[in-house]
Amino acid sequence: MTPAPGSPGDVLTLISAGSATTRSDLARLTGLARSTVSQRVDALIESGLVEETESGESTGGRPPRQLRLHTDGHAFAGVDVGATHCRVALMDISGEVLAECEDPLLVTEGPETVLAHVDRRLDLLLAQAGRPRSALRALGMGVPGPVEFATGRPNNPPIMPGWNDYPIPEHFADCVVLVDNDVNVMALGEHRNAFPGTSHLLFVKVGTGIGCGIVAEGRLHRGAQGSAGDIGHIRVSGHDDAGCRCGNSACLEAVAGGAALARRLTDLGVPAATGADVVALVLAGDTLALRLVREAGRHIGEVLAGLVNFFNPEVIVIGGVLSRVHEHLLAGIRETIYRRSLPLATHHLSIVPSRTGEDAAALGAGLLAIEHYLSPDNINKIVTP
Amino acid sequence: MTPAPGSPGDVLTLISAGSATTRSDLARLTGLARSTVSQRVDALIESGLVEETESGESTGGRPPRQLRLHTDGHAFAGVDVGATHCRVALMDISGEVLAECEDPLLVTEGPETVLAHVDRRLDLLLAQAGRPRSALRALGMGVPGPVEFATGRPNNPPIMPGWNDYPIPEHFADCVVLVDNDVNVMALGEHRNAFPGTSHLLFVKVGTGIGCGIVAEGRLHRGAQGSAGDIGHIRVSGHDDAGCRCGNSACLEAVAGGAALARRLTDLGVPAATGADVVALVLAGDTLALRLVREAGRHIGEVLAGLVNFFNPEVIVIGGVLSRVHEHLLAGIRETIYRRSLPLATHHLSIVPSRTGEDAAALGAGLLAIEHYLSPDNINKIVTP
DNA sequence: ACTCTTTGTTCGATGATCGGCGGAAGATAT
DNA sequence: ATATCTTCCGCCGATCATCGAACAAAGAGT
Repeated sequence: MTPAPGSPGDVLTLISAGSATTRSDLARLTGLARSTVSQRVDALIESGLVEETESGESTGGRPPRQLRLHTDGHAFAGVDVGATHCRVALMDISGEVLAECEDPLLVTEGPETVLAHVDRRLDLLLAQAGRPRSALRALGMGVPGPVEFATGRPNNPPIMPGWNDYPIPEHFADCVVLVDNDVNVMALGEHRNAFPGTSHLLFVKVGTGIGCGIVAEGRLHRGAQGSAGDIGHIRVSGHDDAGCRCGNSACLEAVAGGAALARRLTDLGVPAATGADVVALVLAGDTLALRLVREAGRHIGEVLAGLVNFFNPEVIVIGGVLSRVHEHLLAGIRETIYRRSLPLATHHLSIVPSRTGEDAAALGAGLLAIEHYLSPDNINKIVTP
Repeated sequence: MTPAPGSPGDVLTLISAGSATTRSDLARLTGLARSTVSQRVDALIESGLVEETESGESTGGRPPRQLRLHTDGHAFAGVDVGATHCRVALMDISGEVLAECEDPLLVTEGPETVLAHVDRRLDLLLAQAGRPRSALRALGMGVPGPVEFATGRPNNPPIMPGWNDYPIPEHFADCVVLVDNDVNVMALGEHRNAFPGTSHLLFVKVGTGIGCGIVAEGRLHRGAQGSAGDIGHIRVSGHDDAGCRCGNSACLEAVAGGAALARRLTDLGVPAATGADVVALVLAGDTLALRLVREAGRHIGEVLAGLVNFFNPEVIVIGGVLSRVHEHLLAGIRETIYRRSLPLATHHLSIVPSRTGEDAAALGAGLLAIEHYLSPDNINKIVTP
């Protein structure tokens, strides 16, 4: 009936996405003959990528044998290198987290120090999960700055001294390494974890600075130089006095970033050094801090309103430290977006706080690695070697 | 050597893109055996999609037989429905224009009138080109408002009374019809005609209003509701007094659109009704009009600077009526973008006037139709029926 | 215990693809 | 002019993936 699509590797994609859990599902979805499906599934089981579990529910006939990704024998790592912390997650091929850790660590220590730390943590986590180092198939990493994705080299990152053009992948010898901007991997983690099915999503990180990860057609949009999503230096109106570290004035980050809010609070007599301090003040009931956060929301909303018109996403997710007080931040953001964006674009738009939280970056980095490993190209190399 | 990609229909894609002009090219590019390539090419010739031309240059051995799309027997139409004009282009399958016409026509006349006009012009052009109506394979159309692309129905278009939700494709019985926003098809036309090879491109139309077509990964980005690229109502700073027809104030369109410029010129004692009048004044050497255009460029640049940070395109193309005085418009745009965007994003960014001109919309609409017809899915249906 | 339904496997048939061989057609050397 | 080399292209038997029918397995319903 169907004109038989079903490219090789397609079968695995359907299993890993959870769209198909039995052989007959696969036959129906791919249009391939049942015998062909069985043969391919056998090859996948043979190569250790898929396993059979106990039989499922019968629907009146012989109960189907359930299929799922074989989660033993492989391991994948997601690394979240932040400005002041480093989180490493060990995941199995289905995306489940096997073990995880977080340590304070300054990215300014430089690549050798940081990557050596990652390496030690990897060994630790692998030991915890009871898997040998050789099980590690791929590693994804998010770093706080722009990256040339194809080569895994940071591209003039402002807050990562010593990392410029450093070939991060070479540090991990027998393992595929994918490096991306931290906001991108957060967007990926949030999308895959909380909003699969959504085609166009924006993830906005409101921390010390402000950045944005873009998911278009379900895939990350990185732009021509890999610098897409850098919305922290978009101009907001009415704040020409706010100077920014980039040399311009009225940048969103200089008006509504965590660092800017802390500075303004300090100026107004309420001492605060970081975005986290601002959050703490809000949670403690400080009305001045609360007002500033809500106002920051309006400024972020002003920029996002423009991007909603331009990009027309289905979902905007707000993450980062400031999202811990998301009720107040979101109020300002929503208010402005619904006022300044076109009705057609906002009609089905959801604006929500992060559902994945602290884990989004490490998770997303791991998923970057897993999805690369499971990509049709790569699978064709692995199965029947 | 290569792991043999080469899906069916891939061969035709390579020929139509001009990437391969001989059988050996195809063998090399697809990784298929020479004999297989020959067999597939034969099938394509059989079905009338490809033809052989005279032998090409020898490189020391037997000269290869050239292959190209067979341009007889098929026809495709690109229709550009503007606010006050209607242009129809008849193209062959290679994208070459066979015949073309433009007439003044008000879109406010409503769908029946406009589409009947299109129908008459199609017959005329087909006669000019000496092809029967049955040769028409697909038709693309750009209209001045938002469209639900999947169904070809305008979606609450502000300047197209009577068109809302009208099922345009049903008007053309035996022919695939694709309808999209006019700025989108202009972006497509400009990209395919002048900037193939570019992955990420923005096409900005500066006319009565201001809109933007987005090409990402070489394909049109339409967004969740098909309203992506509507940048005319993004806020610009310092113009809270400029009211916009959308109900808000300080919209880009209300500050820098052709209609707004004409109104301001009139207010300042220089009568002008439309963007075209403003252009005429500039060309006549009116310094006030010139200053306004340059200032409009700065405002457009302010918005584009934000979008450059967000989207990180390789090329920005400026089109629309106002681009006829692009030296002045571009000066303001470039000035602001290079001042307000991040160096990483602007380093390899080109900002150029439209190279395709008046024809971009009809051309892009036709290409939309042709590319749909040549898509692998569709080809598999056509060849060996 | 019997039949029905659904699932999964086995196996011969089919068709696409491969790769080698040889002929075609021109360039280059003799 | 003749011979040789290179490249291109069609032919043909071998190979491999896929298909579909038949059969076996496993449970539900009667």
